[in-house]
Amino acid sequence: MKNLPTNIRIKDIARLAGVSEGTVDRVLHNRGEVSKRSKEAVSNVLDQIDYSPNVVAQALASKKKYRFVYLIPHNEMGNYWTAVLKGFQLAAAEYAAYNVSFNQVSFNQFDAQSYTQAIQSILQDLPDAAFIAPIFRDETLEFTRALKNSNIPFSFIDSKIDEVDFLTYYGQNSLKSGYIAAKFLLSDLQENKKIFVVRTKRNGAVSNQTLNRLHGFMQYLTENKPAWSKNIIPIELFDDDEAANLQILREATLQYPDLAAVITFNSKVYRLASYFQALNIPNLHVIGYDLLDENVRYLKQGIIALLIAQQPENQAYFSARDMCRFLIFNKKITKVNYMPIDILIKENIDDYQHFL
Amino acid sequence: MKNLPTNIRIKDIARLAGVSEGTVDRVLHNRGEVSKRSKEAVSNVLDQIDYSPNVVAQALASKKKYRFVYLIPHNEMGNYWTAVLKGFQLAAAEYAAYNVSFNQVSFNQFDAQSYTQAIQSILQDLPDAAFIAPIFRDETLEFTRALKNSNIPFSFIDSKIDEVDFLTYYGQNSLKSGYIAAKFLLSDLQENKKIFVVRTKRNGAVSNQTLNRLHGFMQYLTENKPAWSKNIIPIELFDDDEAANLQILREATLQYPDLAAVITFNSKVYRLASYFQALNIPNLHVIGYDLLDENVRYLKQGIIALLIAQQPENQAYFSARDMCRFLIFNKKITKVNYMPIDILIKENIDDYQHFL
DNA sequence: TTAATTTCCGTGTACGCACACAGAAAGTTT
DNA sequence: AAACTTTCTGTGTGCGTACACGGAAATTAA
Repeated sequence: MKNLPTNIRIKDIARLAGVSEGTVDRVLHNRGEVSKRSKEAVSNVLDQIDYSPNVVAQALASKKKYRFVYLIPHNEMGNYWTAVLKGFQLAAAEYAAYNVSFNQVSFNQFDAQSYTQAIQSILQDLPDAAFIAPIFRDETLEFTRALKNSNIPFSFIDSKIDEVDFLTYYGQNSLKSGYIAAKFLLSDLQENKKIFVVRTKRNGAVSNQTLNRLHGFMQYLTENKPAWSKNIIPIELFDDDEAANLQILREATLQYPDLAAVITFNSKVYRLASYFQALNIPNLHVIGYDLLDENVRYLKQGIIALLIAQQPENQAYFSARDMCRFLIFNKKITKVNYMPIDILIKENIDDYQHFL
Repeated sequence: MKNLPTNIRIKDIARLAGVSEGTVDRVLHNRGEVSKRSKEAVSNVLDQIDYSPNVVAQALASKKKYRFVYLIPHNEMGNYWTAVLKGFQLAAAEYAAYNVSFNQVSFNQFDAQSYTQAIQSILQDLPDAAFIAPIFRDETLEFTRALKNSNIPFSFIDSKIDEVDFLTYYGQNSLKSGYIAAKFLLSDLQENKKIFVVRTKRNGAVSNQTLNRLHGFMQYLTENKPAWSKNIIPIELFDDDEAANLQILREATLQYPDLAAVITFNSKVYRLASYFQALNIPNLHVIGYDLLDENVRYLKQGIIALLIAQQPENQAYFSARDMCRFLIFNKKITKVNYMPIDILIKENIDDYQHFL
């Protein structure tokens, strides 16, 4: 592991190659106007030494401004996307010195048309890079095609579409996270106890993420505890009718007095928690996703037993950081990055931070 | 959230205050030779606008070289400290452009004298900052006193000593991590099954970290499952006698045929795993700490059931990063940073990375 | 009032790189 | 061989800050 001081400058290369700094610069940036003779002289030197430009000086000298845009669902106070937003803001602060500016464009995640509109506004004023939460598949395909045509790099966060050539993806392996949820849920449960699997529909749409988690959950079940399948009770709730939901659950708990656990595969477990707090069922394990403030509150109270987290701030931050490393610093980056599947319980929630 | 372009330069302040750039510079850096009149003029402008220096230009102009040194135990191939080392190396690459160079000083973690020696060598050639894994308490106290005298900031990693004024600490809450280990271990265990708690002594020394984890473990037990206490079987192994260890465990397993779980509180679970692989006990839960390659291998094989991790690379990296933010960028930083208590099982180990 | 100090302040240069521009060298046409 | 192109290359300037230096202004001494 060489710790070479990297104090080789363009000036040094010029001297070694017997040409001027300007010529070295032209060779380095491949912008022609160099005789074959000079080019070879410089190349030879470059082959022998290990030159890496001083990024600080580069940033200072370069007038190039980078405009990044991130396309995410509206971040209503405290929902999942608030965390994503925060990650981007942190990256913005970090890379402001490198002439990078960030712009948010958001949409209604339950309305494809608002997504299309958001895309249009981005295409109107082409940025230098884009970060996309590809909630709507077909629209995203079209969008990325347009970006491709304009040679604009883009990254996916949260979920991805494999068919297109994105720069990076940060997100969780949803199937596996459902699988793990099942493992933890079933590990300390007595057999023959009932499990509610709660789904909430809105505009008839269920997100891919949510669906995959459910599949992972069921996969664990069939692979490891096939006998338990009969104990899984699917429950459907409304997105916007608290009273009706409470009634549905009240009836269900009466029908299944041997209820031991409840799981939902989206981030709104706190609503379940509030229902069950009202219904007051002892020793009930409520499990869900993501560290919304409300969820964490119920976790600490012991009403939610376990949360699976995926570091949304870091997804956004790393995504932005990698784009900078790619565009500005010419570094190699990893394309697909699965976030750790973090298991949070009352006892380790306090130490959970994202350290940005 | 203002996204102001921060394009206010010293030159602008000078113009607004009706003085020269040099004067503004003198005021900003508080280095005197400025009349009261001028100083006030500049201060007034500074109060009204929101100036933050261009860190890139600062780094380029500043000839100040920062020499950082990190003091950690020898990183024998693949042990815990290899990961810490890696974190520092990544930080070194990241901050090389800011004239920061890193130097490693290491010692034998089972030999206090080697620690003292290492300290001496550091004090001989004072660095600009130090990172310390304070394995030996008294020696560390003396060391930090010397650093304090020379106005050299330092940070702790892995463990900390509260009495001294360190800059940051990154590490795990060991007590709590033992507590959580107990919770997971006992959740899916049948009552009346035996649990081996394995300790390994070396030179008669047991690390604080390890001890605290054990305490946390026992705390959970007495708080939540007091009846289980009688099932805890303490086992003592040798640090360097594989054959004897195997024999001890062979006898113990014969004596306790209803053995269900084994836990150790240091990172060398892989040795336990290999013993029990040899002894071939079905349905045994082996639990331990840290993601050494060997540990991960056994985890994937299903021989180790659960590992508790603490992101040592990130501890080192963040520690170094914070020092830079403090010394170079004048940013606010958080003093005590507990690392998340990561729960790793076969199913989520593949997605576990540190993203640096 | 002038000379000698001391205090104060503006200008200039450097950091390493990007990029413009003028002018040298080489090649082409008459 | 002169005039004209085209190709090539060195120098110079700017990015925003740090810091040195020389000299102006203010203060004190003569």
